Amino acid sequence: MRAPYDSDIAPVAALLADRARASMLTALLDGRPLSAGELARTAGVSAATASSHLGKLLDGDLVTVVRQGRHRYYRLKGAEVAAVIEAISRISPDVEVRGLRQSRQARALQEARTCYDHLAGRAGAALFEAMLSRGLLEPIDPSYDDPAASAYEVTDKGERQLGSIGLDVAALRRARRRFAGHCLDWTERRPHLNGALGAALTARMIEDGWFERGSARRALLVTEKGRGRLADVFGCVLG
Amino acid sequence: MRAPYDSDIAPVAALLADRARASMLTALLDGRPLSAGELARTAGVSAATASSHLGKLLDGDLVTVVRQGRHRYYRLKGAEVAAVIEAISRISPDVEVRGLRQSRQARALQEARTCYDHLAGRAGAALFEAMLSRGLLEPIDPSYDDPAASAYEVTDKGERQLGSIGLDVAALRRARRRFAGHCLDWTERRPHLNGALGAALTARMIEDGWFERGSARRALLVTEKGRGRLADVFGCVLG
DNA sequence: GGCACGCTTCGACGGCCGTCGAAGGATCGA
DNA sequence: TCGATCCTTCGACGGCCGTCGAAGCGTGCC
Repeated sequence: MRAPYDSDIAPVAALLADRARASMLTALLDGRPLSAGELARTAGVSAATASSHLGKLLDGDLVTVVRQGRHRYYRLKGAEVAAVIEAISRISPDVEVRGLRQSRQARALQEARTCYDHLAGRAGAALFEAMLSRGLLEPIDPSYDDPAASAYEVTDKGERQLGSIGLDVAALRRARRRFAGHCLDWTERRPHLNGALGAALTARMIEDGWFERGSARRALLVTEKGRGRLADVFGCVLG
Repeated sequence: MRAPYDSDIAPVAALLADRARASMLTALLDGRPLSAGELARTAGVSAATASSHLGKLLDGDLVTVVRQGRHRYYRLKGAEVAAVIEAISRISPDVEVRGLRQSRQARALQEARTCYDHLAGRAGAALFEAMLSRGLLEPIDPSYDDPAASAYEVTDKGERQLGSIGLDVAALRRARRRFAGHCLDWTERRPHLNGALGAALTARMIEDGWFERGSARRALLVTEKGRGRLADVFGCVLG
């Protein structure tokens, strides 16, 4: 019994039929947005080629894009797209068992990672929430519609607290870069701290041994010291 | 969270990325096997092109093939293949509403149709079963593994019964063609009568107005008369 | 303003693949 | 044995598409 109408599946299938595009889509499977450059590296092609591919995926409504500064972050368009990729994977030969290394890396990335130059992942979101609820940080314009417009201010209490770990907030205010805003963290669907403040705080924490750089590109690992200090200084408890 | 291993989905997707192959696979979605020629017509390509496509689908393990006489019947390899096609359909634009005409035809084909030159479909399977259970037909070699080797004999009772509707069974025995065997009917997953006997019986029933040829290629429609005669002569009741 | 960086557009190259007619093989019926 | 039917193989043609370097554009940082 055939359905009363058929779909033209060939054009969509053609988008999946290229190795480079297939790698990109597979990399996006977990829902985390990736920049065009990261996708190019994942697929092993030049930026020009990747751009062409991403344009086609956009036209085909398989991905969406969000501009954030100089970057463009791509995501799968929806669960139905992911379902297609998984269905095809089921009847495709496995290419290589990469062992536990990658899956452990993936889990680490969820826990903590850098987003451009500041802390993201579960730890980033938790720290941001803690700073707000402790009154170290105050929203000026917590616009969720346009994260680029968001703005925050450090309270007096916050300035003292941040000073205690070696951060010169006053100097950061004088920086040309936006002082403090938020990014939406797509894994967590929660915002994390951004801007000059976010970058400086992250750099300070790494410098001071709260986090260590992992083997994966953007991975960070919370140390025992970091876990304690985050709780003490910010009232931030990680799962 | 990414799976510990990935699949190479591009080659499979490439098989779906051609319009002709996509039509063929969609036509096979309901599980009914179709011959290479039927698939060529469905896709609107030449026999040569269709053969090339079917070879690729075979290599890619998306379909299986069964030889039956001069025909080669293709089927989807499994439910997982069907799942892929349906998943892609869900994110592909609908192409055209073909109205009720085609779906009514599909239903008619399920009810009764010709298989090469003899009766198939639900009616064919029902008739075959009735002839066996009434003792008009006797299995000599009811081999299900190899339908081509199957063989049946008409009993004395059967010969009288068939004679009563104008069939000369003795003459059919002298024909060079195989006397009686069975085909597996893929829609019904039940066998139906084959060979010289099957063809002659079918021709006689059409000639006598038990069935009428439908608009679709191989469709047959049971008439009221046919319904009554099938019950009277063979004890065969159609749903 | 100047530089660095990320991304896109352009143009050109190369290769893969869908298409068909003609010919060949297999099967069946007369 | 012969012709008809179904299907495959072969060879040739044509077009589409992935690829990259170079150049252009926008953004952010100093």
